[in-house]
Amino acid sequence: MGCMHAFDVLGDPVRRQILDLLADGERTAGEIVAAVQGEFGISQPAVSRHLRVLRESGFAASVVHGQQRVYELRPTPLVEVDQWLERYRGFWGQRLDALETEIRRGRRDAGAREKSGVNASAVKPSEHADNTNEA
Amino acid sequence: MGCMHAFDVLGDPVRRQILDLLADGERTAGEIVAAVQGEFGISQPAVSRHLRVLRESGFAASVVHGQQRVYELRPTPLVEVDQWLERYRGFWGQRLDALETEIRRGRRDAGAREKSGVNASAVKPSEHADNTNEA
DNA sequence: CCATCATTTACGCTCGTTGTTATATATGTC
DNA sequence: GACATATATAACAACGAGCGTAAATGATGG
Repeated sequence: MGCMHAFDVLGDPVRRQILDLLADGERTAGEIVAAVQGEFGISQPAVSRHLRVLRESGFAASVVHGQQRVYELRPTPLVEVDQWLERYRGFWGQRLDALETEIRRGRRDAGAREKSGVNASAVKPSEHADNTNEA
Repeated sequence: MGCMHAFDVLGDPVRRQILDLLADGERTAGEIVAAVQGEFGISQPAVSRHLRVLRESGFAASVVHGQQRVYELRPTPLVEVDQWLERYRGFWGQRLDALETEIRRGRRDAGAREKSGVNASAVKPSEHADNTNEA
């Protein structure tokens, strides 16, 4: 059934939007459906299935209130993601000098080219565009 | 082609293992292939494509050294994940009291049931298994 | 009890990702 | 130049995620 890793769950933009909503507080399923439909234009059952994934993976929990279901965010999987990051957190202190400040102020275009010679993203259509630098 | 979100990239266990390797330092493509094959038993081209995904998404960069390619970890996307978490980080301080300590020591079974009545994962096959609590 | 609203499930479809096999591109060696 | 090593790409098959439509379940109100 639904044995998804936390990152698989977070891979879907609809689910990220739902989590974003829930970060502001509890939401009824109807509110979530409305918000997601406004952004992605998918059907209500599709949203419901995303809610189910979020429930089964522990990111959210629902509570029946009258004829509505109220969803709330649950911290556990997010904490696990944070723990996973821990291993790399020490790492980026090394080579993030001036670069970090630039990123921290909102420059989130996947960081393709900085000033360093090492090129991360390849695939220029014309050439074969290797990322071969730094001797 | 491959316009994947950072979380899509991290969703694959092979790619997570590669990142784990690179966190310890630079690795040649051959070393990565050997390690991944030992763990997952997939072919060399399959590993190479994962490396390509990691390159294109900015998680790794390669450098030609002789006839080998040396891969290194790049911090930018990991920093972005960290920034994404920032929005939720303030949140789990609220309801993570004693629960956090328990999680922090390695209890990572998706956090289905704690002591609270709110049930996260539903779908018990027999009943209809609602998560109905808290009046 | 029946109408109505809200949510979930079942099914069929499409599309992207992942894998394998075969081939291409470098680079180093003789 | 011929050949071996190292790595990347191409072509193709297959599995699974995600969607929509349609039907079912559950709750509230008359």
